[in-house]
Amino acid sequence: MDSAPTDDQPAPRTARDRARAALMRDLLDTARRQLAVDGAASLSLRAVARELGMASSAVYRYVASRDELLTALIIETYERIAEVAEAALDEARADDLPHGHRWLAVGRAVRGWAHQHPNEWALVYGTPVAGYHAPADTIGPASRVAAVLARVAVDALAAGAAGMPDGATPLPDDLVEPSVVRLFETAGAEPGAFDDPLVVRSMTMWVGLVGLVNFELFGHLANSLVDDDTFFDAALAVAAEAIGLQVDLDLG
Amino acid sequence: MDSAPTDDQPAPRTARDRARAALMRDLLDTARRQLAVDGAASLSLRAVARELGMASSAVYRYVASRDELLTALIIETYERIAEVAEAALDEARADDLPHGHRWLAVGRAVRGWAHQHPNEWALVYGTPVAGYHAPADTIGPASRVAAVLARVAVDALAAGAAGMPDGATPLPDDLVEPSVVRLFETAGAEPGAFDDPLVVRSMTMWVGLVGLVNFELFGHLANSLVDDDTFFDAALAVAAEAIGLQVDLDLG
DNA sequence: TGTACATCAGTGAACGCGCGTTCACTGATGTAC
DNA sequence: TGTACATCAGTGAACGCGCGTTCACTGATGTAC
Repeated sequence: MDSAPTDDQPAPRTARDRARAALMRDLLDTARRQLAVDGAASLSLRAVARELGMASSAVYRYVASRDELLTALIIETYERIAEVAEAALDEARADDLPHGHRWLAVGRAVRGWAHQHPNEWALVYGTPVAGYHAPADTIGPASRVAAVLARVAVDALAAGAAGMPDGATPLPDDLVEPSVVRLFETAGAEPGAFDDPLVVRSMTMWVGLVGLVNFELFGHLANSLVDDDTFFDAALAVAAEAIGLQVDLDLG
Repeated sequence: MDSAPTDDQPAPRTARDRARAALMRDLLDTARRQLAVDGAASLSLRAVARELGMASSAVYRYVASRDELLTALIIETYERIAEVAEAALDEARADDLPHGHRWLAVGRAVRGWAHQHPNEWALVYGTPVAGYHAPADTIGPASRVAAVLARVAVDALAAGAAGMPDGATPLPDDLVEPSVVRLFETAGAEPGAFDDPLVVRSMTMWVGLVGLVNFELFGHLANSLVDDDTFFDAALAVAAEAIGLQVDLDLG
């Protein structure tokens, strides 16, 4: 929780180490604050250094390049979103909400975070920053978010609240990589419980959620809706039908 | 087709007018080419001027600011996507394809264009350019694209190929603005045929399509899929179930 | 048809700005004996 | 515990770059008589 963000550093022994770790945190926090205000495209090392009151060259003691800073921010952002989603699911489970409402709770939490942090959301789920190419380190944190949705689907299926919907369009087999099926098994699925069609259906829920949040955030629903919040819930309910999961919107 | 892009100019009378119109086209084409290569964030008036072989100040005879150039490009881009979608629908109708396949055809056409022009796609459906705020002129062209999807839904409903699916989650009324319902009526719907729940369901198809294309384009499906094209079709088929529209994927 | 004037496309220099990154350096902190 | 040396955080100047926008100007094109 309060350890190094990008990778595990040796535990701080000396005063120097502690100062370094503290400044690294400051640096990331400052960068994130600027990102939140101006967006990823205009995030600049010089501006961060300025706000920290240090020479622009000094940040290079902490970060090898602007790209590396972006990577660190991206990883942290995935982790924050994952935490929000996990917390929502944990609470929904603790309250023993119906499975449809667990999905709704996770979706709302993710959306809420996105609305509070639009530029940080866009950093990970919007247009990639020009010239930046994500290293492999971002894959893990990214799939941690997706794993929450997998857990919702797995739970619902196990409880009999979800499954192939009646009259479901037959979908091909051999569509997704084994790693994705494994994600569902890690989330608690019985081996064999999720075949490709069901995985694809679950994925459409996740893709739909992200797409919907982007659609809202990027302004494509402006002037179309009487009530954005209710529309969001309704759209989530429709998305959930992909795996036959019913959302009772009257529960609020 | 070869008229002015932003608004209707008086027909070119003099040589000067013709030269002006031609250079305006060159300017937009050049800007678009640079946009296609570098992305919207790094589109610069100076670079465009350079490629056109003119002084950077000269472009201000054609465009009042960088923002105005972006607006012109955005409008044109919506229109190109709309043309592609309309052409796909027209062809599908001419071939008398089943309604599920018309949806698939439109979706594939839109996706194909997006993959060929990722930066142009991102200009309109990705993260908005920092500091840019879209004027009202972009609303019309944007809804021209959405109108194609409305037409698909309207046709399918009229033909009895779509409607409220069995066991559909009840959705609230009074969710969408009258202008949206009117969009469906303009697309040929009988008055009253589309109530709010059905409109919302149709909208999720459109939002899902855009979201799915973004998800792919922004790299979030990397290493998850054995076959991106087939997954895309499958996801479209799932989206279509929102209005009970069946897509037979075996038809290819 | 020819002339006087108005329009306007395009120039080139300038303003003022910000950026990422490198490099030789100083001075404080840490380590080994 | 004290000293000699190594490590490393932070400095400040510099390199080389690109950007949007303004402004006074020249010279070609168009218009009215």
